[in-house]
Amino acid sequence: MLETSARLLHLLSLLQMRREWTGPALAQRMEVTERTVRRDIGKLRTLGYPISASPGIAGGYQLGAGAQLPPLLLDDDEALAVAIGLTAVTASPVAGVGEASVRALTKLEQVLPARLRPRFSGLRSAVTRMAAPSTPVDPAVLTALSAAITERRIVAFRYERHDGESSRRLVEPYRLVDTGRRWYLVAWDTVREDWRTFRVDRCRSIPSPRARFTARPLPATDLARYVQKSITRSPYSYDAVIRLAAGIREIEQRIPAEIAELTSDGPNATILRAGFDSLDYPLMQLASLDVEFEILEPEAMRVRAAELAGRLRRAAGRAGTVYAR
Amino acid sequence: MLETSARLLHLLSLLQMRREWTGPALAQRMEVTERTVRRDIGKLRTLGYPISASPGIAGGYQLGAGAQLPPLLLDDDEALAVAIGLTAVTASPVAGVGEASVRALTKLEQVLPARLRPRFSGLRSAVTRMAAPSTPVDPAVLTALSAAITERRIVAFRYERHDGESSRRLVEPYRLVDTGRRWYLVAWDTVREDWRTFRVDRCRSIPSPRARFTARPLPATDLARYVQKSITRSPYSYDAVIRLAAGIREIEQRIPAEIAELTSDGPNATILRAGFDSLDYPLMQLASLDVEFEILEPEAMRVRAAELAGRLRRAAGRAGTVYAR
DNA sequence: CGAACCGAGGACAGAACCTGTCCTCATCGC
DNA sequence: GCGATGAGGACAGGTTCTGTCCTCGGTTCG
Repeated sequence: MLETSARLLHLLSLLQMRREWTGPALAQRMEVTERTVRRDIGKLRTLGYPISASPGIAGGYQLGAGAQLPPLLLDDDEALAVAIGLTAVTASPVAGVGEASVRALTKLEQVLPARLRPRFSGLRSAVTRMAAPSTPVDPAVLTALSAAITERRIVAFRYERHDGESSRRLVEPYRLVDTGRRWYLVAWDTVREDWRTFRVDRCRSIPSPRARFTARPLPATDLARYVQKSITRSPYSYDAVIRLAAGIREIEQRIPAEIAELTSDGPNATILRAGFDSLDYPLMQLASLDVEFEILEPEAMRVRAAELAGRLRRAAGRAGTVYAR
Repeated sequence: MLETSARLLHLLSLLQMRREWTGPALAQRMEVTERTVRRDIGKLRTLGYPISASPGIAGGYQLGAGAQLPPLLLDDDEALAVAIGLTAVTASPVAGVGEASVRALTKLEQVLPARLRPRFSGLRSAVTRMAAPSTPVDPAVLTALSAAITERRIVAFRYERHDGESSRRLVEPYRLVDTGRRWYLVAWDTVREDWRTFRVDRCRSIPSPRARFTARPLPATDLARYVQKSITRSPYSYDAVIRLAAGIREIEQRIPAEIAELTSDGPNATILRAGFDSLDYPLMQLASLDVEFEILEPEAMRVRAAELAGRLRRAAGRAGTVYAR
């Protein structure tokens, strides 16, 4: 029964919109008998969605957290918010949800109504540019690759090698791997006839889908490790060591443990070790702490700090002269 | 038929997972006849979901973008990614999707399976601390308020006034308004018996729901404007004017138009006007541009720039001595 | 061009299901 | 205890669904 299925979906959407609904209210809203509402609630329950109910004058039905996520029914604005949120997460990935965020974003992009696209692409650029300091990965490239992977389609894109050479690639994409905060594509290069690992941020064009291909056995079972091995360098561009002039207790409260390794260096000093892809972003975070610090490594960061210091001092103009003396 | 509804949902989920499915494959997967699959596809189509199909050896069904978003069926990791994404968006709101992101997050939190909660709260703190520089709004406070609004429940929380005085509040919450990058709650204060506008970032505890209340007529139809009026000051803490030593063309490419107003000041200079809640974040963004700039207003920003310059110079140590002379 | 594959959809019969109506019972708050 | 709410059994009539035919119209590849 089509009517029934649609009503179940509608019911689910109503229960997601407002926390609590009373049986008669639902019946009126959906133009059926209260008995039918009770039956529909029962159906949803047997489908695994936990709907609790309380009798009495202040009673009603409410959807709770179950074993698995019910289908999310979002309106236009909420869909847009989700899309923007996912874009932000893929642009500067959070440990542990990188690949899933790309999958979800691909899923959503595939079904996003056309009328929302202009708003989405407008906001997307704002988000990615804001998130840019740490990892300049274009989510559009990621979703294009992700779509090609599930469709098993060869993709074509321009790729810039480490030495700056740029060339056109035709590859069979197999997996996206998120190591640290950088994205890699494991693919079979159809021209060179071998497995290659590509850095997604070095793709210089949005990959365009081509002909279908039939799957090959993967070069390794644990692709995450395979990628790690195929990368010789540290996953980060810079490995920094910083000495902060404050106790470890204070620092711990202000720097998430996920980002940096902290070790105590006496009561009033803390050593911070962390990998970064950018010099500016960590420097600005450190400067904002209002704690004196000293860059022990790398040299490039010291140079950059001095550069930024100079620019800020000049930007401060008159007020800066106090310090410039 | 319960079976049928469940199958339709399952079918939708399969179509969201992989771009293309062939009829026989779906039939086998769902253990029904191909004829039934065709009928189910037809049902989904009459429900408004556009499913395109192509005949021939390389054919199959695929779900496209329709007039409205189909129910999103996410797996655990994807749900987590969406939750984290929304948290990031609410913590540092993007113009235009602020309120919707809170609604979506509330919706999701209500049904998020218990086994995902520990992972979620773990990642949440990392995200909010990273996003902190611009707006220290706790998404947990927002979702608590949002839930209370839809449930029509009085909430209790500690609130710190502008002058630093902190007191316990019991209010009927009505609407969350996102002006610029700050959140306000429009509510009826049950003790003072009047409408009040609260800054969400000044809530010093997570609002806890209390008794139900019956809705009052709102103090204004356009609540966004009402909030704007009830705030005397600019929505931002600082209104900055910056002179950048580069042409407007170059600057436009690097600073999103949504964030700042740009005006040309000759071929090699651009005036930037924008509101900020933090001094550090915009300063470091500007410094990272590798364009010389000059702070025209406000004075506080000049002072802060000089402070940061001093700290960075000292952090640079030896390398910094070149500039310190 | 023909073969193989895929989607579209009409017809039919039997079974299964759904809905509304009517009823009784349990629970909660006043 | 009363009113409002949820739970659920029983029943009848009508609708719908499914599987099994079948034909037709495309596409792709050899």
